Amino acid sequence: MAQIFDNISSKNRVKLMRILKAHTLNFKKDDTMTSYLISENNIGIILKGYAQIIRIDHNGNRTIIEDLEEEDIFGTLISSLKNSEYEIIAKEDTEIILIDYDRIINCKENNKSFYLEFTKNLLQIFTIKITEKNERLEIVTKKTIRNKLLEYFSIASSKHNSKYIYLPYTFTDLADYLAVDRSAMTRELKCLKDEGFIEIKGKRITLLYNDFW
Amino acid sequence: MAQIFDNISSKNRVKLMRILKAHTLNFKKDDTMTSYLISENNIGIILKGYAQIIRIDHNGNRTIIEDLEEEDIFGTLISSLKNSEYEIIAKEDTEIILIDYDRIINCKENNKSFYLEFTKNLLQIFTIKITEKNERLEIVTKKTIRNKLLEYFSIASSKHNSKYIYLPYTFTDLADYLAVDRSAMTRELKCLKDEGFIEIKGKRITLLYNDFW
DNA sequence: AATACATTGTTGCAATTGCAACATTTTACA
DNA sequence: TGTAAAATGTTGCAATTGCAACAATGTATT
Repeated sequence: MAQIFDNISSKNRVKLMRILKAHTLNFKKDDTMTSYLISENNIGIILKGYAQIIRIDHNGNRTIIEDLEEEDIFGTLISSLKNSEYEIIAKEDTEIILIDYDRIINCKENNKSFYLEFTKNLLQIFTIKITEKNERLEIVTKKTIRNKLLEYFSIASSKHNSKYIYLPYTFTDLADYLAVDRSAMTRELKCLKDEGFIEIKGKRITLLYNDFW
Repeated sequence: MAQIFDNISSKNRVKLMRILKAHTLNFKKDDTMTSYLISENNIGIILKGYAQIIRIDHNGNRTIIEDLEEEDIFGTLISSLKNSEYEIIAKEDTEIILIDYDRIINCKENNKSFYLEFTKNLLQIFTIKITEKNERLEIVTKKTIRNKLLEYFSIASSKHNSKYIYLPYTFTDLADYLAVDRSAMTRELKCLKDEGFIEIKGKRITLLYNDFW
C-alpha cells in the first residue's frame, strides 16, 4: 500500500514541506478540525491518529462519511464536503499536515525528483480512493438491502479470497456504509441466516454459498 | 478543466508515449473495447469519440455505469469493473491510448519534466473523478427518491449557480444515475411539480424554492 | 413519409423499507 | 468494579418503492 512519503528521504521530506508551505497541526481527541479546511483548497494528510468526517443532516442526524486513518488524505476537493453540513473530528490525538492543493499542482520545482515521487505517491493514494468509492457505489446502487449485503460480501470475500468476512466496524456503521436503516438490515441478515446462506458470530460472517447468482 | 497532455509539447508527447510503451487503438462505432482492459492494469485515455461502460447484471439488465468522453480515463483500477460483468462499448468511432499503469508509477525517467507534467495532469483528472464519485455517493445514499432528486438539483444548481437545471441526459438515464426505478422517479417528479417546488419543460427543470430545508 | 425504436407518462399492486419504540447485551471508562 | 453509553435484537405499521404492463409521444433512419 502506497504511502505519501514513500521513496522520499527525511531530509527531502523537510525540503518538500518547506517548498509547499505545508503546516503541521496537532489536535487533541474530540477536537474539531473542520475550520482549517473549509475556506481554501487545502488537503490534509493524517500523520498520526484517527479522525472522522461526520455529516450533520437537516434533521440533526449524524452519520459517518469517512474514516480517516494514518496516511489518509482528505479535504474539500477529495471528500464529499460540499453540499452538506459536516465536521471533521479527531477521535484520538491526531497530527496532520495541511497543504494548499494549488501549490502542489503549480509548484515550479520541476527538477526536484522528490517532488515527482510525492506526486506519484499522491496518484497512487488517489487511485485507491477511487477504487474504494467505486466499490461503495457498486454496493449502494443495488436496489434491495439483500443485494447490497451480498455485493458487500462478494467484494469483501474476493479481497481476502476467503469465505470468512471480518467486519472492520460495527453493524451500526455497516448500515451507514450501505446507506440503509440499521434495523431493516438486521432483519435481512436474520433472513439470510435462516435461509442458510450465512453464519454470523460476532463480527465474523461466514459465507455458506459458493456462487450466489 | 485539466487535460491529460496539458503543458506537454507534441514532441515530448511522442517521447512520453514511447517511454510508457503506450498503444493507440481505434474502434468503430459499437465495437467492444473490453477485452483490451480486463487482463492487465491498463488505463485507457479517450482521445477522440465517446464510449460507455455498461454493466450486465445477473438478470441480464444493462445499465450505464460511466460515460466516457474525450480526455476521460478508465480502466480496472479506476472504474467499477471488478465484481460485475461489464462491457466497454464505443458509441462513436473512438480513439484511445492504452498505458500500463504500473509503468507510469515505476517509470525511472525522473529527470524528464514532461513526465512530471503528465503525472500532475493525471492527478488533477483523478481529483475531478473523486469529486464526481463523491457527489454521486452523496445523492444515492439519500433514503428517498425525493431526497435524491433534491440533492441532485442542489448540486447541479450550485455548479452553475442557477435555478435552471439542464439535464445532460434522458430521464431514463437520470433514474439510472440516481439508482432508482424510472417510473417511481417520474411519479415523484410529478409530486414535486404538483406541490409547486419545480417546473419541468423538456430537459429543463426550474427550481421554484430558495432553500428547501 | 413511413416505420421501427427509444423515451416518457401512468397506474395498481405487492414487496421492501424506514421509522419508532423498546428490551437486551456489550463496551467504555471514571 | 459499577455505571452510563453504545451497540444489537426485535417487531408492528405506515410509507415508499420496484415491478409489470400499457399508452402516448418523440426521434432516428431508410
